[in-house]
Amino acid sequence: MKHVTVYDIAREANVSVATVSRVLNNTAPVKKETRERITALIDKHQFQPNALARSLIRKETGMIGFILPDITNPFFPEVLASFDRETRKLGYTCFLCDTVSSDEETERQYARESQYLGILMEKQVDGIVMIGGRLDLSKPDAALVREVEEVAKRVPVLMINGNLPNTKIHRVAVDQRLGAELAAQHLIDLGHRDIAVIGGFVHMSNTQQRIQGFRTAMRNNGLEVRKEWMVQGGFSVNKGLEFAEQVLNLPDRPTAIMCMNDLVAIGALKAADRAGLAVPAELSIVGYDDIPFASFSIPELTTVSLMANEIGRLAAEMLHKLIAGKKVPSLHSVVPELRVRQTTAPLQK
Amino acid sequence: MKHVTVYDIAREANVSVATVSRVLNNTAPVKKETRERITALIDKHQFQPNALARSLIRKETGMIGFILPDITNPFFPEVLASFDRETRKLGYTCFLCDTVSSDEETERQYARESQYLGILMEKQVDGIVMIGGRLDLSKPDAALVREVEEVAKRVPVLMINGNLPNTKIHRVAVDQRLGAELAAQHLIDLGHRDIAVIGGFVHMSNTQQRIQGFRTAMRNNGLEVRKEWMVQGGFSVNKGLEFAEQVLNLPDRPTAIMCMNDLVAIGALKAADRAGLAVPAELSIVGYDDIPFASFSIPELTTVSLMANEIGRLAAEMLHKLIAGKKVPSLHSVVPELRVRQTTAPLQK
DNA sequence: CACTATAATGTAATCGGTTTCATCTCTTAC
DNA sequence: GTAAGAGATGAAACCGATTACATTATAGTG
Repeated sequence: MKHVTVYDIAREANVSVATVSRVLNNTAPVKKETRERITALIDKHQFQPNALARSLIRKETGMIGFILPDITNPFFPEVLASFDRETRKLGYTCFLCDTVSSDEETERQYARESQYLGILMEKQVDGIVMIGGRLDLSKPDAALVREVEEVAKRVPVLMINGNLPNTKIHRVAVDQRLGAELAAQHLIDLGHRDIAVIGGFVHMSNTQQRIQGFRTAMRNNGLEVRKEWMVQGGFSVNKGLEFAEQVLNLPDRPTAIMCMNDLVAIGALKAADRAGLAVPAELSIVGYDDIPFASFSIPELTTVSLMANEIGRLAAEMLHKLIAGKKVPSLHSVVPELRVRQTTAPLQK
Repeated sequence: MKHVTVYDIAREANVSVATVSRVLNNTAPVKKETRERITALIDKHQFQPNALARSLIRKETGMIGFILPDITNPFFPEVLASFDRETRKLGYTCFLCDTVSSDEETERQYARESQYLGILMEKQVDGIVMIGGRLDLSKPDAALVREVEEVAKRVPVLMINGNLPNTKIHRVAVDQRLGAELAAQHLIDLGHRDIAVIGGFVHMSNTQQRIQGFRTAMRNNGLEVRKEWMVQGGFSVNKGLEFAEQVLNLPDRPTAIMCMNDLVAIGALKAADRAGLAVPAELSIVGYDDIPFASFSIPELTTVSLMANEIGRLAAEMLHKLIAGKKVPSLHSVVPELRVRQTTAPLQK
């Protein structure tokens, strides 16, 4: 029951290990007869070369580390899937590095990201992708950034969507500002002037950027941003429900709500339902992210796509180039798309 | 910029590599002074031992392969996350092995599972978890089963939820039959007698088992199963919509619909909406799976939990025991729970 | 003080492959 | 007939750790 090795094969085939290795990798001509003898033995013993030993000398492992904050958030599987699909064509396998677990305090998150970087380095991965988490804050963790830069010197690192202004780390990112601007402009085009913005965390860069985009659109149209209609502090359905109820209970209520993500938008849908407001007839709602569920809700959610597939695909493409030692631009920007569905409608006078 | 090794550290510290290894692993006493000299150098060079080399000789890699059919299906991230959470406490890292991509034909799926088994063996993972896919069919792929059994001889393998009657492979699985029975009984208790069952694939074991559970409940209550109300053939929202419309358009329409998963149930909700039927007042709907979104829909979906967290946790526990060489029961059955929410109500006469 | 147990360290084998270099045989060309 | 080039193979070094075994220094004991 012992594991069979090249030596076992070599001995039984009456050749040297070098020859076995040659048929394994097609790296040099081997006499047809010898090759057949060897492959027969390989089949017979179901021999599989030990990837550890191979990687040790080849200095490439075919492994890529994918660090993400929470696999349970439907956005991440989406980009991971598309990344993995591309990446596996070239023979890579991904390590999943999930940095938060819902049941743990956030303060351990940094340690987790840092810890994973260490593990991935030890395991000699060929490349690392990082998305979200501590690097997505409006003030990204300086120590972590420094660490990532240090890691990037030794192995190709690709950031997705992070907020890293003064750094040489390669990135692919959607233009969040533009996405929010598109959403806001859409509402404005429908005649809305009283627009609330709910959800998100002001200390997170994505929220900040989206709010900036919103403000830009408002300014471009000469509209005023009312601060009692800006309610931030969470990304969940329940928070969305809470925030939406808050703005809908104001004496002066908005006619449209722009949500910082789809979960919040779903919460807002709930709030509208509870308040007896018809969507989109009496209240327009737009989400952000275009999670798979966005097109399943009733009514179907108008939202801004995070371009998960495109991001994953591009990330794979860039990382492979980096691994191959090719030059790549340090930032690849992806243009978001507005998905107009059923939760937005022209303002009714 | 060359990678530093134990030899570099040893040379610079004027000791042998053995001593360096000792401080690295705390495997034998080292003079305090020497230890400090070495750790200082380790810090200085940010030395990290090469896990490949270590694993090669230790014969353990701290890597676990997790084979699943589609990370985009929200159930899988859920169990993966809880599995990973447990497993990482013990120093393991998971390979993600996603066997299908939406854009590829199903016939390549078996090759993918088989291919991943090969890759994982080569990479010398300490254990493998398999969930769904080709092993979840009512007639599981015999060749694959044989292959899995072969693999299981060399490395601990744990199945989640598969359908493997005559095999010694260790499994943790929810009792699907019981879950469906709970759901059906719930509807019956509410006074429903005319119950449709939509969604699923009859060639998949989970669908088969759930339908069995449904029949059991009906039989126990002396109710009749009407075959025009049994519509199978898909697991998606759109299919659910289609199937629900089909049964709702029958001259003799059911008062409750039991769906083979939550996506189908969401489709059914849509169908009810289009047909102008109030849920749950005029139509009760129950789903299956309890995906995260189930509690976000409006109204919130009554459904059967797949116990993703519990499954993941248990799988981790069992696999660790297997890796440690301990005896474990070959099947650990998990009892499903009915989550009663807002889409079911007493039958209105 | 001699003797033994333990601490501290070094030497070299080992894990299982790949790869360089050397050797030998066999064509093919001139 | 011999030199050159390609084909086929083997011996041994190597990747970077761990560890069995050997050796020396130190401490403790009677």
